[in-house]
Amino acid sequence: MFDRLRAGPKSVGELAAAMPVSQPAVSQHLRVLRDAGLVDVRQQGTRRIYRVSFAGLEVLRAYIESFWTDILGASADPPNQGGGKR
Amino acid sequence: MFDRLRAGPKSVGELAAAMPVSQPAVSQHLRVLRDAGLVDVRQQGTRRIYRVSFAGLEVLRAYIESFWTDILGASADPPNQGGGKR
DNA sequence: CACTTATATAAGTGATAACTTACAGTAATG
DNA sequence: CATTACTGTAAGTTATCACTTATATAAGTG
Repeated sequence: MFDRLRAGPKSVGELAAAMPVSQPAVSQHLRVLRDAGLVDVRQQGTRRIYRVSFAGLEVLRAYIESFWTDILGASADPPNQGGGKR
Repeated sequence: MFDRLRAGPKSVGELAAAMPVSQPAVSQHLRVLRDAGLVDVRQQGTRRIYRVSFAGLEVLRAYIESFWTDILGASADPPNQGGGKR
């Protein structure tokens, strides 16, 4: 669902049409994402346009990012780590 | 649970002692994280030391990161976005 | 203001998750 | 090799999720 909004803002109807579930199911899902701060809503006439929230995405990104620093400092014995990227 | 490993590698017993659930519950949770590639295990004597997987974390990070680029290019009408960071 | 369009909410239901206790397996230790 | 320490697996139960249909709400339209 979240991934559907990757291509850009969409209305509930558009999302529901592109998925194998009912419209209420989509609304409920969006409600959770909105409560989590991951999507924003905008009213356009009778429709509601949803899109990924930059702010929410930033929170996620910052969380992941903070792990790198913590982990890098904490585990000082790598026996089986994969590619040491970054 | 995942956050507990932020401070560094821990054994199952250590994790269980620090949480309000049973040891099997912790083992099961770790199993899920391991299947998801988010943690690595290392055997040390009779204990099993778990820690956050760099590789798994990188996958997560890359996913989030790919959103930025997609979203930035897709949504060209920001009416209520928060801090326009990065 | 009746009617349509678009979406949210309510209530109920089957599937799934998350936990429990009991137990099996494996490594250290004497 | 018997015993202890530590962890994973099995089986069962309860809470939670994700969905459905039905209905309420709100905005546009003539």
